[in-house]
Amino acid sequence: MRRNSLPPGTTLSPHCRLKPHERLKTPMAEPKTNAERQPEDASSSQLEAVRRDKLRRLREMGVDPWGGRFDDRLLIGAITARAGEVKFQQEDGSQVEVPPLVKHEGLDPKTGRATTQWMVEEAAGEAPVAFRDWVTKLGAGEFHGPKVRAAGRVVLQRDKGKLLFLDIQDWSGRIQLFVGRDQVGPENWELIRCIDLGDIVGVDGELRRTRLGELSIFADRLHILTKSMVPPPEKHHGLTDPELRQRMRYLDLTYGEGVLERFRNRTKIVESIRGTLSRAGFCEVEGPTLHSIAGGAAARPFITHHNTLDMQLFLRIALELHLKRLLVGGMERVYELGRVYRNEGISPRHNPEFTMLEAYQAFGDYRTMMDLTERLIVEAIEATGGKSRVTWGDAVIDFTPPFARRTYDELIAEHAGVDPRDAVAVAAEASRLGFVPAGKHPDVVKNFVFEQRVEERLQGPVFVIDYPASICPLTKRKRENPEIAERFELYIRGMEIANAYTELNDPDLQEELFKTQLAGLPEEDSMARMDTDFVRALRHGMPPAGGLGVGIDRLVMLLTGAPSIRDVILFPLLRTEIA
RNA sequence: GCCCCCUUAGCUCAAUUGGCAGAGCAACUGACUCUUAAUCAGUAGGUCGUUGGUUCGACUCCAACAGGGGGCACCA
Repeated sequence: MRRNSLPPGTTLSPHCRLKPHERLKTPMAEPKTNAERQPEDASSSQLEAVRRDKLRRLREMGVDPWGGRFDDRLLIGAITARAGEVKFQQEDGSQVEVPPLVKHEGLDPKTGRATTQWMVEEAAGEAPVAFRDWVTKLGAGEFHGPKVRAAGRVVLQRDKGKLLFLDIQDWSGRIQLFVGRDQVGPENWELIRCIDLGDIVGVDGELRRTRLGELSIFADRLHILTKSMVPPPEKHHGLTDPELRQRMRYLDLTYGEGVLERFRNRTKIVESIRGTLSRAGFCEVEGPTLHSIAGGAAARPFITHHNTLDMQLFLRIALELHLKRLLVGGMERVYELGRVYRNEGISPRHNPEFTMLEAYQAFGDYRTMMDLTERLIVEAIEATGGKSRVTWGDAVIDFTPPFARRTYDELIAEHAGVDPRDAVAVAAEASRLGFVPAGKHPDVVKNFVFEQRVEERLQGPVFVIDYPASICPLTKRKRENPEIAERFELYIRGMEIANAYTELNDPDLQEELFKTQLAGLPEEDSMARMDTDFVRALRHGMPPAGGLGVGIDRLVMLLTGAPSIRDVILFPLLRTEIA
């Protein structure tokens, strides 16, 4: 930090972060219109002033409101797991175990708010008893349990005067703190009076139950570890505005129900994929993200520039061509899991940057990759603790392997009601759907029909196999039928999740296909831009191989029940916020 | 790029036909040592996204702009 680089004895006021000449460059303009005025309205500055006042009081007490290292705390999840150690100690010294408790949740008919009550099930078949009544029957005594230390953010607070209940939350769970004025002592109580919702606190205390049964840390001492200067969102609803949820993801993670869990599941899925590939003998690499030719997919790239080389560059749209160069180089099983960038539309299924897995296996083919795909998905589901039947929206997706395998033509016949071998009938159907088939390759026309009529009906998971060769320029053809490419796409809920080929390794054919693509289509629509360096690599001999691409974000959507890709990307692209 | 919808207190949401801008949570003051979406009494908090227009009068009607959401197109 900058503070550490200052000479001893020098202090840096937070109001003087800019050097003097920088401050002169940005004189404060007098606000003229509402648009220019800072939206520091009375209400929010008033709320912050209250917290700044508490900050000042803490400093006057000699307490650092920004805390520091806090060793030896237990995760709250680990603490709640020790609930069984909490016992009721009667006056004669005998200990009573706490029987199994059941949480009764209801709605207050007056306020419509949730109510909770802990009930004791003493014996099977008998009506449960309120915990409070169960305790009363035990007579005089107290609960006792282990001494624990925890830390977390204050998410709920109930002030009873000389008694304060705080719910604190860390990333493993939530627990109630019981804080009594007489129990913590007057000095600590003064400090506790400066705690607000949203602050991060540490606690030392004893794990016990309250008379209503709630497992709680009975605080001996509270520590302020970080003061929060801004009030948190509404305690029950959290943030609902999708814009705020994305711009202030930290609040969404803290207060949004299931949000943190969803992103941790994303991490687990990615870890699982790496594990599956590693166990299958794959080697992870990092290819370049700055490409001089944006190849490997049909997409418009982001354009950038390198100053010293004075060179136009593109952010990569795919991982493919460099991974294949590595196949040539002898990396027999190789993969990359990383970001690609496509300068295209934004939708609930599209973000301009997204995470892609591409894996290549020498001496395999597209069927090899089909098996691998199934394993990747099944193991990812296991990693998140899920079952093979996953709920997504109002539907259930059954991931029990093997996934269905259907040919492209079969599906066209089934869903579009057209004979896929009859080019005239296919063209007629395409016209009916608003496509002008004239001058287009018959397979392009057929693919339009597929996209319009078939894709959205593929609830899946289903492997669509055997695509028309002419729409797959990087794919090897079937030996017995050169019209068909050895390719599959995995569809789930109408979304393309994975795409795999038996990779084309004939350099002459590859070069020819690059040229035909370039001749027939505008540059930005071209599947493959001529990449002579890649063709040169192929000339040295790329082993026959299977290649697989998986859209990780979409897979995570399906496995975590997210309706939008922006729910599984921590910081999706947004327009810059106006000041 | 095109079409539709949304934007009201820090947060979540109301506001009748164009006629004084409302509630809950959060905050503040007070009461309460076993509460749990605590409760009770009181207080404060608003340029109704922005800029124009229509009107005696606009949160409300119209236009433009900004941000967001959905759909189409593009794509995965």
